Amino acid sequence: MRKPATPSNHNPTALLRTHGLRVTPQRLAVAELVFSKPMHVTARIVHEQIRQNHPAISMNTVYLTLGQFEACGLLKRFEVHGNIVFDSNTSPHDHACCNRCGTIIDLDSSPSASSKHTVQLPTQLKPWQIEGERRIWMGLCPDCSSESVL
Amino acid sequence: MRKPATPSNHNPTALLRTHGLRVTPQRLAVAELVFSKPMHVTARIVHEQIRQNHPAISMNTVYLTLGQFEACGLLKRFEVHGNIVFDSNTSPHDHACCNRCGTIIDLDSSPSASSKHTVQLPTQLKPWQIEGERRIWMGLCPDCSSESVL
DNA sequence: CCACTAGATAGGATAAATTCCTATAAAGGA
DNA sequence: TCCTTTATAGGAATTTATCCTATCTAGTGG
Repeated sequence: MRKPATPSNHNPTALLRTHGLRVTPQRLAVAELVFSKPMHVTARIVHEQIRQNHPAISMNTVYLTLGQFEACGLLKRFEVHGNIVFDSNTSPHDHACCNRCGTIIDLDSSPSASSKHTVQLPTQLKPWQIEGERRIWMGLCPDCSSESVL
Repeated sequence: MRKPATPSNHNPTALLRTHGLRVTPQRLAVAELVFSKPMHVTARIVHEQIRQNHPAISMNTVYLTLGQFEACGLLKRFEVHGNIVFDSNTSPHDHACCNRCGTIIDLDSSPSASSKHTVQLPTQLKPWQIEGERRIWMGLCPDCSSESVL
């Protein structure tokens, strides 16, 4: 059992190099955080987390780094409740967000992701040059839903 | 041919009264603007428009008014490119937004709005209390698409 | 192993959007 | 017309994100 030669998400250094990004301590820290598992983070959350080990890291660096990861296709950006959220799951999928606690979950078997990931383009958009599509469900998660009954 | 007795969008005063809102010049002006036809507006756009006839109207009033209209179900809110957009078409439909010029169009015959407006709820969301769903397509509109080729 | 250069970082300034606060003004009912 | 409740304007405060710039450093070539 050897490690595969292809760079994987488990090797942040290789991941950065593969995408032509210089390997800096700050970028490594962000990469280790966001690529450790599928997650949804805002710039603020990343900053708070990274600061525990890199007290001097600036919000500017966090914004730039997340933006670069997005440009490389390593992250996808969407908006919910006025916040920009970065998703380390870059495969096509929809989201649901709890209006009360803010929890965001991935919808893996969403209708729009079914049929071999081929989302049908609405007729009206034929003359458009579509780059992407975002769908988000909003409401109360099971926990908050039961609490609101009490 | 008499006017129907039911309050309609063509009678802003009645519309406000029906929804328990006091009729003020500011609210009337906003209502006349946003309910004159289906449109997508931000608070800033509404403020700029209304100020032509109500030079003293404040952003605060615009935000409050739009928020109240939304709470009454007269407007629907969604987000695109970091902006909050209010839509006077409150029936279920998707949107497309041009990444270059910012144009937003309604998708009337979208897949998610088809089949009698009954959008299929993903299995994962059965234990949720879903209040709504938003879908937006992003890319270049026909005009900007052709310009980018030149 | 060192020096050089393009690119990265920190920190502050700036900008834009939204909410909060409060005194004043006005709508609508008595 | 008076009175109570609610709306409004204006400014302060907050939040989020971008811009700017001097300093620093990763990676490269010597």
